[in-house]
Amino acid sequence: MAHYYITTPIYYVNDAPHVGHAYCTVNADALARWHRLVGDETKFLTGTDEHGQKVADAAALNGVSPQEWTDRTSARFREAWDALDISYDDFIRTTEPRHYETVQRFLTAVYENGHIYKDVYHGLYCVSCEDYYTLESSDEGRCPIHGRALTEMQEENWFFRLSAFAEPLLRYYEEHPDFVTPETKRNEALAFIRGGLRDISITRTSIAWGIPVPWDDRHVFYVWYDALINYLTAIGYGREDDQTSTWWPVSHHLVGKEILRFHCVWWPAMCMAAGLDPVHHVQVHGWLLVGGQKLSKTMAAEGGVKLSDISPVVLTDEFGVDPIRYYLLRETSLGNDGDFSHEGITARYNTDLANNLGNLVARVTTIVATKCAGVGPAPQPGSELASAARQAVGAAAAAWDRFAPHAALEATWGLITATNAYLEQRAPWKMSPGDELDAVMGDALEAIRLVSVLATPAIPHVCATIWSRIGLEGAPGDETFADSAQWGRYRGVHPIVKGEPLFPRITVSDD
RNA sequence: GGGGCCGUAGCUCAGUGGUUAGAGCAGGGGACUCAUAAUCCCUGGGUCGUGGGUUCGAUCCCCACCGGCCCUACCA
Repeated sequence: MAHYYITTPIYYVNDAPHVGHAYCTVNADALARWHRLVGDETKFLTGTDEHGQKVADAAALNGVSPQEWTDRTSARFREAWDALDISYDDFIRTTEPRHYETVQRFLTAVYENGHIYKDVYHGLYCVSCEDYYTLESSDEGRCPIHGRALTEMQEENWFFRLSAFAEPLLRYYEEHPDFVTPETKRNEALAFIRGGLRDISITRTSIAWGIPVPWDDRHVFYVWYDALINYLTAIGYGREDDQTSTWWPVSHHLVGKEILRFHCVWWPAMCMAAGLDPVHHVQVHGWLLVGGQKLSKTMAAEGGVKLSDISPVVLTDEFGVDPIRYYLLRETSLGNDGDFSHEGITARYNTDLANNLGNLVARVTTIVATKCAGVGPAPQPGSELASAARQAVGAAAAAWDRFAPHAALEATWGLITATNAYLEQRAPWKMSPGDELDAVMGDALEAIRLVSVLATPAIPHVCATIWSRIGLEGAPGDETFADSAQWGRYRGVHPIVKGEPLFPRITVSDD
């Protein structure tokens, strides 16, 4: 049996969950659901990143311990994911004991392999940011954010010898052409590596809220170095090694483009340094832009959309879980930036969900309920719809496999369109009850069944509802895809239920 | 300063190894009435950002420029 391990980044607890987080998480969820559907043993990991000075500061500001603070803020992400029906198998928090253990094991291995050394970090420090800048990233020696002069500081740190891994990384990229997708992002990573790699400081003495360095307890690891390792924590690295070898390295990380460096350069180098194969695939996605702008606190401060207005919970309350999932998956191709807007959601909702899918189910169930004695008839083996169905099934499956949910849904909707056209052409509403009518309606029901199967990774609730409305037992994912995707499997067992509209149209008032 | 991405029909975006550039939505016309004023059919000459270059020929290759954006070492 194939194993499929997919991860999202772990989200920084100081951020409030917003559509950007939801975008990544919903995509990972749909992909995980797809792989469960085809019968892969699947593990889907998400979680929260909880260390660092900013978290400690926020906790202090709120008068609680860092642990209490992260307990609270981490929970907001779980609530958001519950609202979006995210089927994660594991939710990792970097403050968990298992993570401390794996991080210490992993970095001890890197240390013992001679890739970590002690040096003095010289840097330009901004007191307001409490952070270092390089001369290049500064604004002529001034903080790019605060504009105040940076002060020369130095701190004794442990360094990771990233510079030693440029060649191995280039070789790895060469030998694994699909390591990073899409290709433009792969090129970016390669350009960065070719531009030369500097060693990176991976510990701090000035911060307490972090994972202690096992061989030097005055230091804690800097957040990013412990954060990346979460992917291994969840599969038992250093604790249950048989689990690790089951899920690694044939794994997939889904990450936003802004953290490409960490995942496509540092992380594979860190794995190599620990004597571990790097992950096999990093899928980079773009951003959802609102009014052409990145989602950020600054955007909110500038009077645009409030982040709280586009929190996952607010959106699912307004539009429903499946419509939001559908929109996030369908509107943008993974890898490119996309637009996010209420108008966009409404348009997708009304056209794709209400007019095409919802209306198809409504017209078919009505006819079957009134003219076919209530129970759905069987499809015809040689139906002309069967070829459209086979095409949709093939295209959708291929798209899901290549991390293209938008294309998978596009292909699926092709079958919906073909079915609507088929009904127009046959006009079953003009037919008297009998074999001819039954044949047409059986075909339409079969197409709807297939659509339910193909779309279930994206919109599981609605697909299950449709499944029962067309008189089937169980749910679309009960059978393995290889069987359920075959034309001709529909057999009505229960009477067809007309039911309320699946997606009542949204009317927009223009005020 | 350095590195990179993007700029294709009103809108959102595909696309190619260089020859006749596509889809959805919106718009226009028609058909139908089972259905959620839904559906189906027909309808797309847009300098493929600008200016050069390479070439028999470039939207796709090279250079420059303009515009939008990202990274530059803790924002999906």
